[in-house]
Amino acid sequence: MILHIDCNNFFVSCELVLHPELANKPAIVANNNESGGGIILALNKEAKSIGLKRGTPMFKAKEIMAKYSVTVFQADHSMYEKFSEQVMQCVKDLDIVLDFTQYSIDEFFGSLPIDDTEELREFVQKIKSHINESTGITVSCGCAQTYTLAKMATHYAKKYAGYHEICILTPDKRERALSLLPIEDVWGIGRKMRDSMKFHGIASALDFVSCNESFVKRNYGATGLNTWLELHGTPCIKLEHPKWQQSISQSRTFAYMTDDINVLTQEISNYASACATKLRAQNTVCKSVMVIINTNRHRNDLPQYNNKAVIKLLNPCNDSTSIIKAAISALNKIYLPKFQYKRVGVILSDISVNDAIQLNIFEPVYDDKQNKLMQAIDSINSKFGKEKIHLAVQGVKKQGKQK
DNA sequence: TCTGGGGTCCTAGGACCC
DNA sequence: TCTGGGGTCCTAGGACCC
Repeated sequence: MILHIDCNNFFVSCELVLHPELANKPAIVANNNESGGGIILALNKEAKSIGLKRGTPMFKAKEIMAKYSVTVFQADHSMYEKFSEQVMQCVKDLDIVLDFTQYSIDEFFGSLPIDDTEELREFVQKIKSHINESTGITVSCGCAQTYTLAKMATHYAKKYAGYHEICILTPDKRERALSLLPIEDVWGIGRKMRDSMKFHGIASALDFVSCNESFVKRNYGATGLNTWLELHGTPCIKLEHPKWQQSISQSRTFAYMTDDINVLTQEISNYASACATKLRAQNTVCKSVMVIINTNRHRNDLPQYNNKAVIKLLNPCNDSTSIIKAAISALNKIYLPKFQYKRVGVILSDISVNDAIQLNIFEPVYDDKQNKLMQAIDSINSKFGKEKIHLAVQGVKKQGKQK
């Protein structure tokens, strides 16, 4: 059986492990974009019960948060990563789960070679308790024949208190479980497919499973067919991650708007530098550097402009200098002075492992000095904090508020 | 005051070749 | 320069995920 583990209200749970005195009081985690104008990323059940929802902009939630004295944490992703690693490790230490894999920061899959339902339940309970004792995090667990069905089981484990956060979905219960699940709650069915399915009269997961295979393939492609097969109990999703990330990006929505090319250049340089650091950390190089720029999409009264440009590097590389240079030149290709920009970003792609570089014979090989310099910078920054050393174009300090 | 950020995979269509 | 089919590769954008 496939086992799916989902950490409950993960970001908030991590915060509350560190602040036990706030347990049982409403708390949320919000992303921080300087202005305090972000959105709600995670909530505990007390915060949900007073009507707050994930994705709500902070300014819309202010009143209700003040009324109920909701604690607001600023998202600290590196701290959540550490909790995630702890969960991963403590399950591995138990040595019960096969192929235990991290799917996202708060979700894991594995398999348990156990057929007896009661025995299975005992093992899952043991894993769940062990995670809670080792990390302070509570999790919900689902077991079924495929990844998609296991996700569905976890959905029920969370939804119905009677399950006590563990749902073992045996084949004999599959049909009933499918019939009670709205199609949009199926893993792999997003907005677009949902709308198309509603149009075709498909309302539940069971309705979808009852469609014939060629209809599914024709209308919903390979992805839709995979989901259909998985819901039938036929495993076909693969989870293996590539050895390294295929794209690395950083982007920010500013608290302000700006048309100042110098500000944008500085921001872009910082993002490019951060991306290059990540690129080096996984011992890879990239060939494409893309820059995106956006105006404020919520301001219908202002002219809108969204664009992007890609610079192809002649030689794949990972040194900050070249990547920043490429990013700036991409920015200059698309920057138009008459717009107010709200968000910019850098995306590195065409990533490959560092020792398989195909050098362009017409370009001088970037020299070893550059490599050594980058290594020195990474090493100092990792010891003394991010961006203690940086290149001049990144600017001396973070851009403050602009009009 | 004013709505996030970081990923992966699939596919249609264009470029190019024979 | 046009005719034309078929194959492969590449890429941009769509859709989905947490």
